[in-house]
Amino acid sequence: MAENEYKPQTNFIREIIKEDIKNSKYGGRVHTRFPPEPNGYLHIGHAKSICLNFGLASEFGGLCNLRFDDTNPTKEEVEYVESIKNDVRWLGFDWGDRLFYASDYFDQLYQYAVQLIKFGNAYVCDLSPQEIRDYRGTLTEPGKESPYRKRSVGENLDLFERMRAGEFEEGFRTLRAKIDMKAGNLNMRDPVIYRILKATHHRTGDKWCIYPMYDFAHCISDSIERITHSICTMEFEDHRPLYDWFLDQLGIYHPQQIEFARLNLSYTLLSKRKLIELVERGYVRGWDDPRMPTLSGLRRRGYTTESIRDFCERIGVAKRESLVDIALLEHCLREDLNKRSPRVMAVLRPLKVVIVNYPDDLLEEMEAINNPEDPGMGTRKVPFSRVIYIEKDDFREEPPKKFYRLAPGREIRLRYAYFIKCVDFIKDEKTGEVIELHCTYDAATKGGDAPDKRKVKATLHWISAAHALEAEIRLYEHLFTKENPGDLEEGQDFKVYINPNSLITLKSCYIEPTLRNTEPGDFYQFERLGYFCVDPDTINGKLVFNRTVTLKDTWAKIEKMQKGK
RNA sequence: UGGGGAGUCGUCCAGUGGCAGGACGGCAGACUCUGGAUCUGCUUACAGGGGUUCGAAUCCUCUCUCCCCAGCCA
Repeated sequence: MAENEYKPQTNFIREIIKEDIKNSKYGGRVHTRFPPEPNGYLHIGHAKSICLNFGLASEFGGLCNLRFDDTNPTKEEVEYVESIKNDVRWLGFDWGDRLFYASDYFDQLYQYAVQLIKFGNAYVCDLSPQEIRDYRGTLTEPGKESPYRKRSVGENLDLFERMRAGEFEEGFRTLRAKIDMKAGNLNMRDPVIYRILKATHHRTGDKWCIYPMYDFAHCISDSIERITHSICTMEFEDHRPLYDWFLDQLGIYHPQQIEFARLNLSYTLLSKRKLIELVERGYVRGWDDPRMPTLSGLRRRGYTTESIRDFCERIGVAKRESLVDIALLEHCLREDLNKRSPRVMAVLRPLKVVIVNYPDDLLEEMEAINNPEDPGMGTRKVPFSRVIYIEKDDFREEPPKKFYRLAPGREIRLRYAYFIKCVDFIKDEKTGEVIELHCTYDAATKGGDAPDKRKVKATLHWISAAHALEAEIRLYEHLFTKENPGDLEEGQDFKVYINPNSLITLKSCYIEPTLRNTEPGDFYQFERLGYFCVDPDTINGKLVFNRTVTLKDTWAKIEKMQKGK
């Protein structure tokens, strides 16, 4: 669809892989993996990584595993595992029979730890968390060696076994790699590789009370799975020497790690911690709130997998920190939706219009095109009668410059129907608000064309009052008012930038009767307004729509500029 | 002040010794029964200084700026 004419650009990872294949590194094999921790929902930033890992694998005839890095039972849940699997599938990727968990490797990981101890490369340390911190030194000062660093292999083996057996309390002992307390790279200052956690794991239950740290488990998991290219984000760049160390000490298979910059999106936050906070403190309705940048949120909002994949291709892959304009995501969305969405008419803020010279008892069916971008989608009949609704925004008592729509004395076209001219309007006496229009129609313009070739400047959408379906419509804007809500002043709370207008609910909107049997997941273009989809809250005939994205709106831009003057 | 990484249009990404290019955005116009779509044009960038070279975004060198690292998180 969207990728018809678009030539994907290359990126440095693709070039590395091409080179590796050419040189027969890993025997020309390409095997990647997407390794999420099941402690939250996936967001658009993960989509970038998923598209990269699965995309590269399929491009080069390789494989991509889905592996959960589930080494911290205090934070991980089955709910997250399920949502992640669902989201990856939704994006259109298939891990085949290669669904793995770091917890699958706990026995092996334990054996590797024992091996490290036997080689004299790891020791059981009795320092408290605070002491470990103190001994680590700082960014500019070297650390001090732990007094337990010189324990004998035999003692270490015994202690580690007893850690496993549950003899010690949490925090009282750890297993540490014996590397270099003076290293400039803090990751090499005798990192903890096993800690005591008396927590039930979502997969291994109570089998273990010691759990490997991420750094230890991750690189070995990649090794076990014989991953060729371990693609990860930049912050792991200085963990790479540690991974190299583990793998070299153990003498096991060594994947190649390649780091790239994570995605940042304007007016959006992609920090798991902050997204969790939005959900748990009720700033949004849940992980799938249509304002959330989570894949489940985007899905409910009406984003298509095609548009997200297109976006991930277009943003490219590089190592520098960047802030991608959310307008690009919206562009990809509109481009996809424009080609696929059936057109339909809906009035968000209704203004009653009586066509005074139209027969009281007449009902006509106007033929409307379902999608001008795709004639194959056919036409439909839309009922027309004497009383209709138009959009409040489409009438001005005193039209400003460049306002082409309806105004007293002005003639416009009703889409697929007639030319009408406004001859009178009624105001609410108290508020002064225009509440009803009187118009005349020209019977000769049926269908929307004037035999005398006269032109009108505007075409408006409308709904026949007698046939209108009522619906609730939810309008969304960016969740944050600040372009980069992740960039905060010292001590500032990101929540002060939450957009108070990010959700506006309109309760009495009118839509075409042709949508009577529409169902959650269906999507449409409401002509002149935007793309909308049916929300799962649609039950028992009560229709609820989400505005996925507006159409580009030239008039809104002009009006904003006029007001800005 | 230690270690690691990065600086190219407003934004994102190419270009790796030979005319700085694409996409998004913005602006202007054409067309239009959606102020949509489509089409056309325009706009603007190599962090800075020195050097090598016939020629430097690209190589060397110095400087500046930004990001990451002091979890028994991942």
